[in-house]
Amino acid sequence: MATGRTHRPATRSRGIPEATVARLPLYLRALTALSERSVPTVSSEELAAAAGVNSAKLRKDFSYLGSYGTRGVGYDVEYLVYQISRELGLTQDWPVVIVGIGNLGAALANYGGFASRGFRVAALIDADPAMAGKPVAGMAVRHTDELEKIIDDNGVSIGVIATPAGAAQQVCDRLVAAGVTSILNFAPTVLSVPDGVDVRKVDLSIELQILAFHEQRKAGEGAVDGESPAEGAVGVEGPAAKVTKPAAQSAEKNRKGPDGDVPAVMPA
Amino acid sequence: MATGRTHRPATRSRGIPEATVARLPLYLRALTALSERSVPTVSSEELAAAAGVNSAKLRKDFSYLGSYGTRGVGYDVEYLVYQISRELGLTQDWPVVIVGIGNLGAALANYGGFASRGFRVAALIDADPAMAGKPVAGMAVRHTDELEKIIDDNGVSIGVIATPAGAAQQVCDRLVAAGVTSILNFAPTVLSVPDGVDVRKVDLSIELQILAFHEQRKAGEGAVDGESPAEGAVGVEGPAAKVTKPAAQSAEKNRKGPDGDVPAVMPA
DNA sequence: CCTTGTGAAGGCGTTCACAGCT
DNA sequence: AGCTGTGAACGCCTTCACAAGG
Repeated sequence: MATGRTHRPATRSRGIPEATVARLPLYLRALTALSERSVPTVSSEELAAAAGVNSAKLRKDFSYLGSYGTRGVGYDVEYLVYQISRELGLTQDWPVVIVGIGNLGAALANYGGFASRGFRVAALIDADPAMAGKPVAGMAVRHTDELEKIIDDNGVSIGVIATPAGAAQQVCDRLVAAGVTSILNFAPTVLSVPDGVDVRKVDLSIELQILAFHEQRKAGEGAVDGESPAEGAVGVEGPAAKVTKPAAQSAEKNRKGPDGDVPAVMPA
Repeated sequence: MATGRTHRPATRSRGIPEATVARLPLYLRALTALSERSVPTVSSEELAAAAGVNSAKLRKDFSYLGSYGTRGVGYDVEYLVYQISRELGLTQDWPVVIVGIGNLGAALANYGGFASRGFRVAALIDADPAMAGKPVAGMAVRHTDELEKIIDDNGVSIGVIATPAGAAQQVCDRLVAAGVTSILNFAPTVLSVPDGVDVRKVDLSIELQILAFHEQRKAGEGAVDGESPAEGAVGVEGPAAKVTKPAAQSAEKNRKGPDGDVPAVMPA
């Protein structure tokens, strides 16, 4: 339909699993910290603890990259830093543009973590003429009119969208038309892009909502009505964990609206 | 060990799968948009398109919540908005504190998506005495010394950490000690927390690194050496897709460092 | 007809546990 | 003896495809 969603049926690629790719930056960060402390080698156990994953997973992840460890010893920190950097494509320089220089865009522009890892902010772009020329993070903001030229001149292939939701799709289209093939989207919108363009989304309020879900469960602890007094503890990093807690409506699973209207008050 | 990681062996909870919980906010947003346009009902197909997922997944997700649709018709928008809101715990008010009012913290404080969904920013907290009292997002910044009191007075159970990496664990410990049980962490650090505390992480630079990985693959298109000319296109939303592209070192999988040293230059 | 709700199948990712090197 | 690398088992999530119900 309207959206340009793809599907790519797995492609059996001789490649690295997506879940592994998503963890490589984590390992890299932990390794960089070790490197700065001049630690020469680490075991999978130590590195896993530093990265916040379990060691079996880490070893499996590394096994997709090749055999970079030494049995009985561990991994050479510097060597691994390089291998992971190379795998992620961080040994080359990636010019990026940030579009939408509001609070968030400015925060991103100032964020050290970008520049430190092969990413170079080629330009800050905003639609507000009043912003044009103003310095943000030591850089003059450029106007949206120049977007295509900036991308072309700098060979930008990665764009960051930090505009309001309403402008995001339009900006996205222009970025794509100008040659950008990877987009990091901070606007709360579903972007549609043609095949070949990669979109990742960071949504601040979604994360909070997920927390609220779990928080809600913690609150109703053994209150509602018994099932088992069991657990109720969480304690996780990434995808967060499950919680016990009988859902207030679990006993009778199926039931349409008790009265069909749209409630206006909170549940007791 | 040092870290407070847990494991919770699945708990067979009569609950909603984590993957589903993570998508509920997406559905909610799409539904809210429909609601504002006074659309009375949607089919799973339409709603799925608006949320950027496929319809089978959406129906399966909703089936965990109960039978809220009407066969042959679809879902009642208003009713579904309420049900999902309730499930996520958004029908109640969640006071949150934001700690670390730098660029990012200020951006978060100004972010409309928070306030609009049951989240209320109870306080902005910063360690810099010079910041104390300064207005950000129409609110006077409070000093870290007051952290415990603020949390206690407002019954805050959700905290947002937007401090530099070095301060994050310390802030986290204080938040937890003061009674916070859910933390959204923007600092690039692995936080360790006791059981029962939920941590979610948002890492700006990790997302970019994942994009760079895929971007790198696109660049080396059919260059290296043939396998199948096949695809090479991506085009995804969340977890990003796979790409074909024969890895430059795939033929001979295992091989230690070609010469053992730590390379200082980029690969040709 | 229509669209939901859901068993069943399949795929992916994680974890286990041990074989294989150093 | 120690730690990596990995086949195999397991569990979660997604997808399919159709029965159930409007």
